[in-house]
Amino acid sequence: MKRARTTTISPKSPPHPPPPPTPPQKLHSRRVPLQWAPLNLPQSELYLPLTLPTGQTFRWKQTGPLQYTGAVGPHLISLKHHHDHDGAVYYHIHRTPSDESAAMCALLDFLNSHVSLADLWSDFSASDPRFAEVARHLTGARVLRQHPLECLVQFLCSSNNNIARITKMVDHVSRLGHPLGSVEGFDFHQFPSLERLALVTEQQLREAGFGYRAKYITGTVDALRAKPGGGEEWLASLRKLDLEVVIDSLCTLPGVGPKVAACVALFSLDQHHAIPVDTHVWQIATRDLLPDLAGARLTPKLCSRVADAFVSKYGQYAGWAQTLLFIADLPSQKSLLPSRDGNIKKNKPGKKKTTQIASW
DNA sequence: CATATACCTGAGAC
DNA sequence: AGTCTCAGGTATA
Repeated sequence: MKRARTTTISPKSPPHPPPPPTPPQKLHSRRVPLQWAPLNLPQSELYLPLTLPTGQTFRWKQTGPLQYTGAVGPHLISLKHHHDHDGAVYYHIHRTPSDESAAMCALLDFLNSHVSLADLWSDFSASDPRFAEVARHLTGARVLRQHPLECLVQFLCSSNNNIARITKMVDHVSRLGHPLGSVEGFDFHQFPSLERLALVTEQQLREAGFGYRAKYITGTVDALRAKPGGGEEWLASLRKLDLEVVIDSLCTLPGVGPKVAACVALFSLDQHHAIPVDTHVWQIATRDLLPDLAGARLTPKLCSRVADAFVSKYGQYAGWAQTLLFIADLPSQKSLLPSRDGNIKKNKPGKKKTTQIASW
């Protein structure tokens, strides 16, 4: 039978607790089917499995079929596709300190909802047949607009690391923030402020398994706190600056190199033409964009050449194009796509991915 | 500038 | 079981 899913707000409530005489949280009643409201975004403009679990954020959890839950600032929100209505996106606000419309507003901002994916992809497809082919199979992959500090810390954790451990580390840091409740067994927290982050020591992070990234986090937190006016404001101020300045500024922080800087710029600082060039994108680029460089090693200089090539080809929103091409190259997606030579993709024995990046 | 190497950890592949 | 390699990099020499 199909039942609407239920949620509990208090952390760690036993399976069937007798209802307390006076519930601590009266915001939501317990064990009531969630109320879902339409988000006014068709599946073609937002397809959750291609947007939330594909490496932009590690803080959203799958809490049901085509359903994901995460924090947007202080708001705890679930999103899901409706089986009917062409798979349109619906939302449920589990908890918000203000009101529904404020949460909704924050959510639309988080989703960059003012950007029309249809327009973008039509442009990309016009300038690149391969993009057109890929896009036909993978519609609705958006670039998010995350909170800068939250985005930065997540990608500090990502260096030379795998998805499973990154997620674990991000979960650990997140627990420093204000708890927002639990959904389907996952505990959610507001991302900790700079002040909260400053309470944890490098040694504590190392003991928690962060390895050498422990000092990246404490070092960056310290550097941000030293900024006049506060680090969060400093980060936010980067949104109005040019990409080169943004990248250079971010790279002054310990643990932030070109790749992490580009991720933060693209996924949180409105730098829609930032191109995070990692080993993966390097493969894509030398295959499709700069075949001459195939076989070369990725140096900082070549890194910016790749970025330039993407921008030349796709323009002001090149980062959005790059994001889709990146997703298309994920092992979890390749099986859904026709391969270049037209054959059905079978896993190559040579290079195995041990980490499943996303599965659905 | 380009190249090489260390850096933490833990999950797979031999 | 004990190695080895690799994972969406960065900081140094």
